[in-house]
Amino acid sequence: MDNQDWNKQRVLETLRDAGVNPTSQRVEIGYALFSSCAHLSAEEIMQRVNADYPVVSKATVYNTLGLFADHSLVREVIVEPGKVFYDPNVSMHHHFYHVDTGQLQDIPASSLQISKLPDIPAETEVENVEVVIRLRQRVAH
Amino acid sequence: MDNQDWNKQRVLETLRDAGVNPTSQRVEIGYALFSSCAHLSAEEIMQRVNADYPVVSKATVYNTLGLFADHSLVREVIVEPGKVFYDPNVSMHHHFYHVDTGQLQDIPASSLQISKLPDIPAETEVENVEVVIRLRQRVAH
DNA sequence: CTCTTTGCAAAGGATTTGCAAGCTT
DNA sequence: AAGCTTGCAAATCCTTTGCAAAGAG
Repeated sequence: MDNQDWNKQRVLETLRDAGVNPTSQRVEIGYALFSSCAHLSAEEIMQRVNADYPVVSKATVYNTLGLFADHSLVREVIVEPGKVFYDPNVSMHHHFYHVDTGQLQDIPASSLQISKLPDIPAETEVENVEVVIRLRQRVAH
Repeated sequence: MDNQDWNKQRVLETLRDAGVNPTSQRVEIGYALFSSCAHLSAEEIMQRVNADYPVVSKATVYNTLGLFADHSLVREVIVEPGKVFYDPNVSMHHHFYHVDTGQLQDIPASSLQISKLPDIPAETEVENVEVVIRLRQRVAH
């Protein structure tokens, strides 16, 4: 799902399978997102899509990313106030956050195990479990 | 540290111990924060402090909360873009986040155990480990 | 023709910042 | 006087929204 070659045809099919009408803008945004293995902000995605010439507006980028998130095509990761990262990897995994550089880094699900979960409050269900390990540059001691 | 009776004298000493110059505004903000066992936003803290008459400005609330965070007097919890909660409980614990209501709820450290942590990237050290379990209202199935 | 999608620009909310005035010593 | 602290208002950043025009079936 990740390292395979993404092309726009495949993005189109992915969107359709997820029940998202595959308009050209959505395919472009999906392609920028899926073919990168990075954690991008909305701004960065827009820059990539519009690198050569204007393809999508800011409003469409935000609307589309929200739509993708609703359909579980991306995962929104929030580590700083006012900054959302979009992670094309929606399978179970966690993140390192480098506070000095602002970079996010994946932690494979297998490298972190939660052995005990609390009881879930009545009438609710788990939407997801987010683990973020905040890292800072180590200074000489 | 939590349920004991907080009074302004004790806040003052706490600030001084943490190396924060205990001005009257900072004591008021600290008192509002520590004597509540809730997860408050900057806005809510300002409302509490200024409930009777104006005591602090918005700028000072933000500056002070940032200062407290730098000195580990509060923990910033980020669950939604553009919304920071300030948690007076700085000891190890985790959170439920009720997506429908926007409420944060503590998970005691003892109710959630992480049995395996990933290797930490070179030259870095862990600042903290945040676990947020996102909950939504359960619908009849 | 009707419904969906897009884009622009304006609005919005949370937080930060510049700078002059106020305290403290 | 020197340095830290405060408050106001303006600025900034990211995101959302209103609405009219464009596109699809």
